[in-house]
Amino acid sequence: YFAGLDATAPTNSHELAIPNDFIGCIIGRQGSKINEIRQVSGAHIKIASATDGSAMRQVTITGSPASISVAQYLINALEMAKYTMQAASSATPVDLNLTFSQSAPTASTAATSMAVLAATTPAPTTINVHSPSTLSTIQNPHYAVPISSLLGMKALPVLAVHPATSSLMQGLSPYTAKMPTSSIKKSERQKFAPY
DNA sequence: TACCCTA
Repeated sequence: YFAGLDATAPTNSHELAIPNDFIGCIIGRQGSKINEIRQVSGAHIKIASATDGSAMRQVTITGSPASISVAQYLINALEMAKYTMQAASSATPVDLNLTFSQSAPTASTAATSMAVLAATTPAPTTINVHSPSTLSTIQNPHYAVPISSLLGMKALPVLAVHPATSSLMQGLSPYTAKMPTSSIKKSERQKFAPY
């Protein structure tokens, strides 16, 4: 008997709208990125066809809460990476300089996106990390795929923010141990030091 | 800049 397996691994679904400009980088070439997200998260991800009159693509994520959380995070991270790239390339420093005239624009932009990501990540209360099924899911071999290659950037400080993904990092510990910890620059560490 | 997957 696998009593309680279905009860502790409910199938939820979450829908979100992604702008057409961002959906490309989320899907990737021949769907490489979205397929990797599907494999890593273990969630069913449905991306609707382009809707006329709307600049959005409807994305439906289905699976266990943990799977949805991982998929959601990866999509958000890719979207944020795209957003920060656009923000960095756009040479229009606007009202932010009024409040932070002394700080560098790039630093404030990065810190803001971190805060945005932390705010947009789903509520931690929906995920019961201590349930046995969730733990076995996290220790699934699928999670051995290095996520950093997916994101194409060093997102380790952001990963630490998300509770679900921080427990995910336990499963990734053999990989994170091999990762150069010194890649976190001192300037970034100063950025997040509250004192 | 765009990447167009799976169902």
